[in-house]
Amino acid sequence: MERGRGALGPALELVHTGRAPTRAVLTAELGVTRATAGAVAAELEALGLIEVDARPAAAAGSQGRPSHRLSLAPDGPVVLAAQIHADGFRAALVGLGGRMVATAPGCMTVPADPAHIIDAVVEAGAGLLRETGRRCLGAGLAVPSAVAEPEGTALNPLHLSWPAGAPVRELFTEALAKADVPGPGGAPALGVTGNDVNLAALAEHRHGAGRGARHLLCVATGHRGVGGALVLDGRLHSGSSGLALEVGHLTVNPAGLPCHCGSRGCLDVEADPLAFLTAAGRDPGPEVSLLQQSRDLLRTEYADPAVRAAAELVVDRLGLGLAGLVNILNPDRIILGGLHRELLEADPERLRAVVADRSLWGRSGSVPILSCTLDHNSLIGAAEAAWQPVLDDPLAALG
Amino acid sequence: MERGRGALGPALELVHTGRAPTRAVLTAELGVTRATAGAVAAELEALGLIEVDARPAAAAGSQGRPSHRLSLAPDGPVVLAAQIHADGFRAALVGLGGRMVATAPGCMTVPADPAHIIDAVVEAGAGLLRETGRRCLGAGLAVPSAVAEPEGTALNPLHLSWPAGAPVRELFTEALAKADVPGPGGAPALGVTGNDVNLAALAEHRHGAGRGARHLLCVATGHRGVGGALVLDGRLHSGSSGLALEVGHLTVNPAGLPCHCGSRGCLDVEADPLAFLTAAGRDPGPEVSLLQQSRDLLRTEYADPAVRAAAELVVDRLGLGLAGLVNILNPDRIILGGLHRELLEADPERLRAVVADRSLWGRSGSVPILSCTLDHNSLIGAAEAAWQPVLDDPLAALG
DNA sequence: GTATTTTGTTTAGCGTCGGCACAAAGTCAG
DNA sequence: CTGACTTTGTGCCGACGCTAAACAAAATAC
Repeated sequence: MERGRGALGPALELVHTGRAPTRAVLTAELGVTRATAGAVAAELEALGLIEVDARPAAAAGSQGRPSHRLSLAPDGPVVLAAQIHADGFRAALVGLGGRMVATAPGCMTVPADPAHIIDAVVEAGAGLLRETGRRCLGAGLAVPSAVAEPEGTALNPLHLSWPAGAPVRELFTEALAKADVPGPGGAPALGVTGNDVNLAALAEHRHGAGRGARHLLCVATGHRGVGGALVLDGRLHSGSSGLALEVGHLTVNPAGLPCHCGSRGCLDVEADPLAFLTAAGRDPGPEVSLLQQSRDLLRTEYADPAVRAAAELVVDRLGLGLAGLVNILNPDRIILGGLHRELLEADPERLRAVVADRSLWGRSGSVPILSCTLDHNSLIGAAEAAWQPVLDDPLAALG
Repeated sequence: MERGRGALGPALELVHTGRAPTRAVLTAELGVTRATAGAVAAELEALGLIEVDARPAAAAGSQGRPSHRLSLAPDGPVVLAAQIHADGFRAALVGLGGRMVATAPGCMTVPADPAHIIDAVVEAGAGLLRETGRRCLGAGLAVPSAVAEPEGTALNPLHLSWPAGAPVRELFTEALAKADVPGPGGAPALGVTGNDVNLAALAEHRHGAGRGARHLLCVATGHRGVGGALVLDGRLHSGSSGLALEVGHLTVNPAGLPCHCGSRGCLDVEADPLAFLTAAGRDPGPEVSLLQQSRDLLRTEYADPAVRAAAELVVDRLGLGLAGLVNILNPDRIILGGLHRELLEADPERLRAVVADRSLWGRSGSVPILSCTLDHNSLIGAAEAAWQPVLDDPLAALG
């Protein structure tokens, strides 16, 4: 009866990622007729997900009737996004298009017991839902640890002092049920849970520096160790059990520091904030986060030869690791986050030269290396993961 | 009018890979009704691709009406498969299901000029087509070099003494046109060309030891250097420009031999046949291939402590490389070919122990490591790549 | 003001698939 | 051997989701 049901999900994803600003573009991107695209847009509007603005959009120079503008409904449904990191947690409501609708002030409690902290972050998010009265369609959580699939357990929550193997997805889902947070179809939310760098990569791919990339590699370091993520054709690649892109144990300095993995000179211990501070001869203090200390040092004392030499050392190590990943994954774009982003911006040419020099064929060495561009990309990524069921089947999710 | 057009390709792939022995299984695998599955099977039979045998198939113990058997048509169309390696070339006709229908005797001419050798192998295949009178639907070529996409040039045909960057796909397509080899739809064949290890992985995934794996990693060494390949959800992952899984320059021995890439102790120079022969104190002779010499040594003199020690050394290096790949790719199965297969079979436990020890989480370390099981897997893989258009859209390809 | 271009909408029609009823072919129980 | 049961194959109908085509609308070009 109704037209345009099969294309509903793809159409929403196009508007969601900003690739379908008008009905005309939507028609072309979906590869359907104008009639179908019109019906799809009408259906999405009826569902309260998008808005159609009949006012023309300053058609610059183009002939013909101007196309109507498609935009995401500003008062549409949201998902609950949560992030736990070394220094605390943060909760937010995120709409389609990666728009942060409401944020709870980042809490700086040190996360001791997983159940306790997850309850707290969900309660903060549920409070935002009550305050704003927005409809909620799901919930996502980012944690600084590999998350095993399909169990949803945190395997190495190193800087959270959590037990290895903590059942984070289960705890998250239970907390959501306790706080009455609804998910797709009005049923209790499922509690999508993932590694923070993985989710950040997803967010950057959809709304940030990774837009349009086919094979996107992200590498970042925040506190201790180095994280990686890969987005292939728009889908996160997390391996057969969620453990892909654990890039921290690539050898980047054969004569380097011993690593707990049994080898020496792993990326984890050669290219994280602690490695940088140590190389610069600074004693890391306990007050501020290692990332913040490294960032301050890099920004304020880059003129100091010792600091500059330390930065170049870490850049060289990182470049070796990236080159190894390029040889294995052959991405068409690389995005760096955390300290790696700062190092890239301090001396972009050096990093690019090392990667190009050590990648096998000049061409794959010339892969663009960019800084991440989204604020709170792990949080937005958690929201993206929570949105996925809606993007896959809007009708079922809105039931 | 006709039912079951959308499912035609998936259905053919199921029969092709042996996952749909009967109409009943086909119905379940496709997730359609019996009526649709029946129409699909009838259509594929009318196209001459499969056969439906109404005779029951010894229904062991099961109740109800026995299902009709589905099988691939023995006299159906074929594709031309070609392989070029260090010692010569080989051509064959391959039907659906990876069945070798006809083979030209492997020619042992040393491949000097790419155009010349590609013309010769295509001519050998065209001869088989003339002899057998079979209908041809495409052609595939496997070469021992990375093949850049989308150009189709051989970037490192190291042991062929070809110029780097030889336009192999173009040469192959031209040779096919010269020999009047038809492709999908009767038009001149397109000349699908790929790296031999990549194509071998594809073949093993569909018809060999990789059947049923979601994320399949293949590693092999034949002559010099080490090749890798990854099959993700049934599709070859060759990266954004065909250069993925160039695994030869993973560092596996920090104090090892210098490598032309500028580093030391790369997998390429630490775990190939030459490395093994050298470690065993043997002087590689020029008569037989390095792989053959290694294989003979391993099989006949494994009792010799020096040989055994050399094997263990190479196994340890290989294990380190595999562990690194496991940490990055998190495959659910690994298949080894060439000398690596021999080493695995000589001492399966040692390799598995090294990989498990150096993989991050015990669980991903327990990934099964198997030998490849197909003869001529690169050749079959070239055929698989050539079959792909037919599997994607049988109607268009047979048009 | 008229022609042209491009977009949105309406209507008719058609292809593909699910649902259902029925027939066919085997097993199982007596 | 017979009848009940189970499972598979097929024909018919209708619904769903799309294309095609004609028409209407809104801008630019001349």
